[in-house]
Amino acid sequence: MTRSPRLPAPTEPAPSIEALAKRRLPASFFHRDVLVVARELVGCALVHRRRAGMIVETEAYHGPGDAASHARFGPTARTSVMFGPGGISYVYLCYGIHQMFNIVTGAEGEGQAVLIRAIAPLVGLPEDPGVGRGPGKVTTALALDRSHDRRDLARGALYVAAHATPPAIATGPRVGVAYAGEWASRPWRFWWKDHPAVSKAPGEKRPRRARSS
DNA sequence: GCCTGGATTATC
DNA sequence: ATAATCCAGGCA
Repeated sequence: MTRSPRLPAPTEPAPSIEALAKRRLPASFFHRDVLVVARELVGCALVHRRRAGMIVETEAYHGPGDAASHARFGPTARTSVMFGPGGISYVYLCYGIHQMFNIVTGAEGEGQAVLIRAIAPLVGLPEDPGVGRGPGKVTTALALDRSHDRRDLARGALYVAAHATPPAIATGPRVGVAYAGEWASRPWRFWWKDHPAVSKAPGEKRPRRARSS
């Protein structure tokens, strides 16, 4: 018999914070190439204290050679954390307004990080699928800011937990990095296909009904 | 030191 | 389409 199409998070039972804590990912999860980690993070839970969201969209930023990455200038006061070992948070202020949450990946010295671009509400958040749609909204929803920079995700109240496996993952170019030349076109953005909490890239057309002629 | 421009979002 | 808002990083 036909199984009804699998729907994303809202139909799955919301886990408790206690259940998520038992599924915390170890540092070794992040000690791999950023493209692997960025893809596998989709479906995982991002947990901060008593709040959690399911990661539905990520972007991979490679080392110093990636013209779109903050690592492109080498280690600086702000970005030196990117050149440490994976599994540490990197939070920075963008446009003077928005806090962006990233996770360093790879081995020490590589300069890689994954930007968390969208989460769907799991625990302690409004049911509104738009609450974590967009990187600035992710930090607002989870009450994260620059004070959470350089945290070890293997310990403490901020961490990633295994949660769901997406039925399909879509990929495409990263958002907002047009200045990076050909690096901008690399398909290093990963998202849970058709999930309502995924952000809309600028220029991406919203679904539109046929216009009457 | 000064100047430029963002890994964005809300609103006009 | 464009303002909001601040600071990192380049260059003098």
